[in-house]
Amino acid sequence: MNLSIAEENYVKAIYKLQEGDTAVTTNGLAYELDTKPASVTDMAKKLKEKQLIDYEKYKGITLTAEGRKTALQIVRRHRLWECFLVDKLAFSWEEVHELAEELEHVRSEKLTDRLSEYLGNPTVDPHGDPIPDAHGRMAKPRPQTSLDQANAKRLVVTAVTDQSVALLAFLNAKGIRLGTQLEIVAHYEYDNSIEIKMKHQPALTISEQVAKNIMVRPV
Amino acid sequence: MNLSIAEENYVKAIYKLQEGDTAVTTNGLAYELDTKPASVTDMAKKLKEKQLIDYEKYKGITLTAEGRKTALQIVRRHRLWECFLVDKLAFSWEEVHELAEELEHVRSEKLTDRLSEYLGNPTVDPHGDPIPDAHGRMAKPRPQTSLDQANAKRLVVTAVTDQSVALLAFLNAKGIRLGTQLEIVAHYEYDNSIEIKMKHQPALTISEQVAKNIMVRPV
DNA sequence: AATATTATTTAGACAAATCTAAATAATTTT
DNA sequence: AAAATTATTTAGATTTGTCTAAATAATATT
Ligand SMILES: [Mn+2]
Ligand SMILES: [Mn+2]
Ligand SMILES: [Mn+2]
Ligand SMILES: [Mn+2]
Repeated sequence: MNLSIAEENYVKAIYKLQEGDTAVTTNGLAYELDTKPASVTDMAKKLKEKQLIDYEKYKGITLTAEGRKTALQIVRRHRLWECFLVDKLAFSWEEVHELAEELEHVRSEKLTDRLSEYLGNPTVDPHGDPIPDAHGRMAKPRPQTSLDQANAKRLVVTAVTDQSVALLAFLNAKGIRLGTQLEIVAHYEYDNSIEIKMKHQPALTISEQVAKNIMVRPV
Repeated sequence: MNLSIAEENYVKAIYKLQEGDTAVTTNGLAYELDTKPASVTDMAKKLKEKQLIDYEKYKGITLTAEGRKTALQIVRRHRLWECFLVDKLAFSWEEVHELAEELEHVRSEKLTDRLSEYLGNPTVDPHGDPIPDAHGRMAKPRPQTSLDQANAKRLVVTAVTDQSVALLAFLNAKGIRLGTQLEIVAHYEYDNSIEIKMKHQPALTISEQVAKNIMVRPV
């Protein structure tokens, strides 16, 4: 199936928004893609025609098996390019999403597979998100919780859920990255802020909002 | 200036066809871009509006200084990606043009410059074409002639002018690549074919058409 | 149940990039 | 210089992806 860049972006966004079997809404998709609901309705008709989504008027959107497969290929390319930019070209994790958003549309299985191999077949991207393999399979992520819900004291950072430049740059400033080990020193009930301590660093208090977006597991 | 992919492809094609001050013709450009003359006329009006080309009805097309600068940036990206694909991902020289045709449209100076640095700031691409630097300057190529015009006997291959998959695959099969050293053993007047000899190889006769497209200089 | 609000779709428009067919200009041949 | 040929442009359509404004459906509130 030959998809336009716009179609690919829609398929990927639907994949991102579709948790389990919940149908994706017109408005939700419009917001995610920074476009208008009317445009989403138009595109939904096209993607249904191409059998990438199930769609009935007023009933929301879900990917077909074919659509899911397509989405996983795009996600694979996106995350591999992010790895390339960070690992090989020394970009910082907050800079790579935008570039990968374009690079992901170069459709060549050979290129994708060679790139993966060149990078050592990585299984997670620079934000801790899993990378589908050539068959669309992802390693099921090891159990992780958001930092605000963690009960163990000694933790390691495994992913970041909000990947806005603002949060990623904040974490850079505080020296928090994937693999960073930390201990929870205190919970403050007043605003649910959390005091953490990293090795060789003074303790640090982070807001609930930040804590919610840092994924961790016990070390 | 924000250009579409189509506009970038036009600017690059105009740059390629414009030798010195000769204006590029509507038909020539249509042929190069595998499109119709009517489409070229339409685009010429747009590119003139954007001040990337000089264009008057029936008078042909030439790049402005701004257009030339833009073209050189695209060419730079194209050739750097070709280097990446060959040097890092082990693609063969006949496979990379098509992929670079897409990768060249990811517009990021930072990406381009980092890529260049990562590759060791190469000055020629896998086909022997010079790579513009960040300022659009190209090393003036060392003097070279096509193999059918060479008079010295001991030669080294410096570039290939016809970059069709057919010719590049043929040269692969015969073991001829950039840097290959060879001697001219004989010229056959009948069909202007040339017998050449590479070290540790049996002699080999190549057609005039092939010889015309191999650039060499004395070793 | 009626009303208000929100979500979604439809109708109609527009810009970009392309095309075909017809018109016109430039060039070459006779 | 007239006729024939070739090159280029124009006119009018089409496809893709988007938009705004209006209509309709679904949901929430009173
Ligand atoms: Mn994208
Ligand atoms: Mn990512
Ligand atoms: Mn291109
Ligand atoms: Mn090249």
